[in-house]
Amino acid sequence: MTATEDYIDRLPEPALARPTSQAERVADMLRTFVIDGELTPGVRLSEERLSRKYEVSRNTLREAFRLLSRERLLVHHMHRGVFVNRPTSEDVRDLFNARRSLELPAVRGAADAPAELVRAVGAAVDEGERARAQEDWWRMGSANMRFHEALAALAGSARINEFMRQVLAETRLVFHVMAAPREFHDPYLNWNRRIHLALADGDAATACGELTEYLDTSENQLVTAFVAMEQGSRA
Amino acid sequence: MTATEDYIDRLPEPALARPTSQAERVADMLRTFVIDGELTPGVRLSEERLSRKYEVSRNTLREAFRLLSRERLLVHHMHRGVFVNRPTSEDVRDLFNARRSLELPAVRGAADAPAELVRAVGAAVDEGERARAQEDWWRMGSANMRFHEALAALAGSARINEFMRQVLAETRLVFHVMAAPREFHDPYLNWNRRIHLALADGDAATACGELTEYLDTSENQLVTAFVAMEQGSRA
DNA sequence: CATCGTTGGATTGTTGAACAATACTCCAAT
DNA sequence: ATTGGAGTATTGTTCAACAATCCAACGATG
Repeated sequence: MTATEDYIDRLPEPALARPTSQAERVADMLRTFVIDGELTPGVRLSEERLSRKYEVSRNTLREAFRLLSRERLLVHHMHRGVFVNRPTSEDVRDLFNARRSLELPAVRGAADAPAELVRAVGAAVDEGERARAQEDWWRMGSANMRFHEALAALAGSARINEFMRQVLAETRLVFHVMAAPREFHDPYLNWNRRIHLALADGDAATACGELTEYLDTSENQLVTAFVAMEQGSRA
Repeated sequence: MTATEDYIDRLPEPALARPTSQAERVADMLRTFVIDGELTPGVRLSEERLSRKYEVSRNTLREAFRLLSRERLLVHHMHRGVFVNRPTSEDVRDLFNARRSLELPAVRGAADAPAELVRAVGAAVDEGERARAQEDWWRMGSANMRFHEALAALAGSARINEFMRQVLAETRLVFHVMAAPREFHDPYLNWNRRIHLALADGDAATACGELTEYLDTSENQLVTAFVAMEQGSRA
């Protein structure tokens, strides 16, 4: 009962050291493959070959497939196998609608968000600018994702955060479908900076307006590119 | 190439007739069990006994477990088994924060939502009142869930809809933890009616204000009941 | 020529048994 | 009261087998 006994409360939470199952490890690996584009949309994932390659049983692999299907990174077609999800223009529209619902209110209510969360937004912008300086376009895209993740995080809900991560991961797939060039991300970085400045100033209204424009522009650009592509592949 | 050829486009989508795997069927069944409270929070789901009872192999059952774990209805503890999720007061707070993020903006932007979606909100209120007239408290709770689902649906995103369903399902668990009496749902029905009336009037601001109060009140009521219970069980 | 059976091969869906790895219980020892 | 150590029950994972289904190719039919 001495005062030295509650040292335990100050120790880090066990969440980090949590033991992971084989299925989760495989799922984590496949997830990065999909997000990084090593597995491109539309590809079929053979149970037999993957289980042999990564030395897990088919059953374990299938558990991993189930996890990733719920995240919409893979899609399961009965008796045909699992495929890397290939979003359509309809999906793009829905993804942006979801992002509007998540990001705009979070920004609008940023006034009562902890300053730490606002700083995270700025950090993502900084990281993006560093990546641009080094002409690392992939990292720039990642930083952009983190920027929007940080915006949604202003809402202060762990569940919203996770959902947002999922939505952004799916958005990555969209870019993989159409091999987005550098020009696709570049102009948005300055936009991000402006949004963060407005936020740091406490001017949520301006930030919200900028973000609205951002999302509209980005969606338009993507959707038009998409329908053009879809019509092309229909021939 | 005659005009009669595109009759196929007017046929219903194949989504309904989609063949389902055993694992999905088991997952669906377990999901209803959890939501209906036949499986109460905290109970462990034995792989061996369940697989024997429902005549599926352990492997298939585990696939179902993975699906439901991703939905937060079950939680997976390594080498200990899967349990029906038992939300904490912290979870309750987070769930309500998530609902605020989802419902409030949807209501605020209800002006440009299709009238059909607004009607769905009213239908849920009607259903709730019918249930109250028949003193069917369980159906009343379901109608309340559908009401809020309909609110979130005003945002017009399929992904938001699914996420909202998930959040509400988890909220059901909250009620199961504390065997909510009829009095818990009853006063909210009138509140729902007022919100819908304001919506139908096109007065989004009023609806939004009412909903804010609703959520604050409901969260407070639940959280205080929860912390009392948590402290009680700590003894 | 287009459409429709049929057939064979490949892949997934599911099972059951087996074994390893781990957590839990109980009891003894300090 | 805490620690240490069997023993047991349950999960984690693998493997091999078979059933169910899709798919592509072929040929038959009109």
